[in-house]
Amino acid sequence: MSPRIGLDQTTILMAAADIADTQGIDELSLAAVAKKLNIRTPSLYNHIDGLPGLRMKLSVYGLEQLYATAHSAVTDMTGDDAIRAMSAAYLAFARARPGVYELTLRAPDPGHPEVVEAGGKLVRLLVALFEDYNMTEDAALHAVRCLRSVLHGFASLEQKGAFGLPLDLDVTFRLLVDTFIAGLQTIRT
Amino acid sequence: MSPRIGLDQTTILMAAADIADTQGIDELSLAAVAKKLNIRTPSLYNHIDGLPGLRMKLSVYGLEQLYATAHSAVTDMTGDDAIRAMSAAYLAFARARPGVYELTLRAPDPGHPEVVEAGGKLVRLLVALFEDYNMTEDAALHAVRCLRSVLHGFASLEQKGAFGLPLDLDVTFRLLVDTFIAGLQTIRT
DNA sequence: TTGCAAAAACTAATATCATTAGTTATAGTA
DNA sequence: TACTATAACTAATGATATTAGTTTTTGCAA
Repeated sequence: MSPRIGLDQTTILMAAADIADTQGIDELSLAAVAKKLNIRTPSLYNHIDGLPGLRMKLSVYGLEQLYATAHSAVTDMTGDDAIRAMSAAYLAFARARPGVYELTLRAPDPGHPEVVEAGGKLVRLLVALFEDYNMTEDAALHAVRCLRSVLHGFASLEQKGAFGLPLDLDVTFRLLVDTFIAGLQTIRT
Repeated sequence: MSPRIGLDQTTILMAAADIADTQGIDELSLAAVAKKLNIRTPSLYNHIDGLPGLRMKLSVYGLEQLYATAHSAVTDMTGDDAIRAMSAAYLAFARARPGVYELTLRAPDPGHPEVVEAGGKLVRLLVALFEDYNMTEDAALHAVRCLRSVLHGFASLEQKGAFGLPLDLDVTFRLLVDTFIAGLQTIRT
């Protein structure tokens, strides 16, 4: 009496996300997921396309989650406030779901339609942030790249434990965002 | 007639670095290194402490190389010029040695003495950049964290192919560094 | 010069993982 | 009620890291 236990892709993704968040991205294996779900490894193949497929789905899941939290954070906000709210939401997500966040940027094939679509939504949300700043279209796109660099750089270094000194990380992050906002007028043409 | 071929740790590290740079960090395995050197996998254990040991040594190697190129880039420079030179050297290294650069921040144990020492040298070089700006000591340390975030964020996203739009990356990077420099006065106290 | 000890490179063996092929039993449908 | 699709399984294969134990060479000491 083993077939039809009720396994589905969402269950698998949630288990995998939990492993990635708590044990680290390198510990995410099909064997670990199967063990957590009390099933045998090959059973996973009925719902996902191997380990690369699982990682791809997790990337999409993470991008959608990040979009959702960022979107609700910036609604009804404009200008510097919106940038600050976006930044706070971004970092909060990266901190709450370190494994999922990292997977977000490590899709096996970044060109996969689902990943491109999910990432595109997030980028469009970011582009909208700069509509209040009277920039040319290209300048806004450069600004988006800059903001993404700032946010990802901090989140990534913090996550890797690369900030060793005993100095308040939240203070650094606030200064980082303020510095970006203050310097933003540099990007115009 | 097999013992004493003349293998040593440096030879192994160079082969591993080349694999990481050309094939990607996920393709770096002891099997791949052994194949490239025409030896058997277990022979590597006479010179390195398994795959984690190899990755740790590569982290240190990368940090030292990055320090060397950054150091020579900023000598005799001060202020904004020094920050710009440092930024250019950092990105150039990340681009030239993508695998080694990535390993730099992914040491199996970031607390290992050798990694801490090599990373510390680099951080001290960065701290020196802000001596020209009349900041408090803490402010300078925050500034270093901000600059690292900016540089790593851009280098990392570029490397992962996360900047999809057809917009000149060098222009974005110049704007990013200029924005940081322009906003720097925000960090004072 | 000769002999010995350290160690380099090896073969063999084990364990873990991803993946595929093929089997069985269940759930939904005709 | 019977049949088909398929979920979950067992078995098997191949890649990898790692350890144990063997052989041979190098370098040093008597």
